[in-house]
Amino acid sequence: MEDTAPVDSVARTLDVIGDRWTMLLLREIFRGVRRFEELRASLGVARPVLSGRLRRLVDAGVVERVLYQERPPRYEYRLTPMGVEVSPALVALMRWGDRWLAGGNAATLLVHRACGTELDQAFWCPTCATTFGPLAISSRPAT
Amino acid sequence: MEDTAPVDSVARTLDVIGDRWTMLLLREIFRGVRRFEELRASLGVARPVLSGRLRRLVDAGVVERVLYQERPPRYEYRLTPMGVEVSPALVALMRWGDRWLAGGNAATLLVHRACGTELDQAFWCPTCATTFGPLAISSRPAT
DNA sequence: CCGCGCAGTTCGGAAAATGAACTGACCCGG
DNA sequence: CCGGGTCAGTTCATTTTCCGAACTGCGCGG
Repeated sequence: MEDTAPVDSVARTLDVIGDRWTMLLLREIFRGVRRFEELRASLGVARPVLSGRLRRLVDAGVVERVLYQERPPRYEYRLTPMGVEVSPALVALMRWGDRWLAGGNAATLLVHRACGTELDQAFWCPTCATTFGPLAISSRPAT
Repeated sequence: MEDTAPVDSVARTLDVIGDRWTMLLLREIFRGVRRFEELRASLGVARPVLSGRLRRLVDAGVVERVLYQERPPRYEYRLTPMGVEVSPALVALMRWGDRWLAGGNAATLLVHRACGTELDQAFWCPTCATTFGPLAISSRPAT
């Protein structure tokens, strides 16, 4: 007993965040929508679905439920650091949709906060100090 | 009639590739598993599900169905360029799982083909010529 | 005290996933 | 030429899951 995972990381990830509503939900929280009723309205999702998805995300530690008002108790949902790091996946999905399903027309631009330039998402080789695309990837089982 | 998309790219993307089996299926094809029976066995998925997912991916243009043997006709499934470009999303999911669900233990390493170095996935600013993480992203509606 | 807003839960019907069995074309051994 | 095996699916019946409409609970404002 030691290292945690014989099983596959993609499958485990999908068990936590791998469904349509969960992904959209996370994207919405990224945008700053945090409250139950706002989330429901902006996604058009059924309440029980939203409720269930939020619970799972909270249990998994991806979002946290924060009291923003006592009496009556009202909660909002915020991304934990674990949640914030879902963004590369969300960005990848968005860019793929922009390129292949929207004919290259992005509805939302993502920019580097520091300078306002539109950002790129890429693979980066620390040795070569270059970026590269999917075709230059190779894989190898871990030791 | 003009630009294609009032709707959201993430949602459209999820309609095409946003479910568990579809994602796992694409990952498997990336690994080089291409035939129906191999895919079924390596994922443990029920035949009708596999059959349905493959059909949708073919219809969407993400994979293509290629005859690899006549008599009896036998087909295999290959990624189109559109399919190859799903990899950033898959990589993002895998890395997130490695980091947050497997305690940092990756089962598979992804490396830069040219030099064998383990790759990083990052956001890249063409102006600043630097890589950066999720916290340095900002968003803006397209013009 | 009546209506409203918010954050959910309960409940019945519709849609999906599942495993087992079947089809159909072909190859091979006896 | 007959039986068994492979591969790529389809059909079918059953269970599981998802979803939407309606309801609850709590406090506020008038």
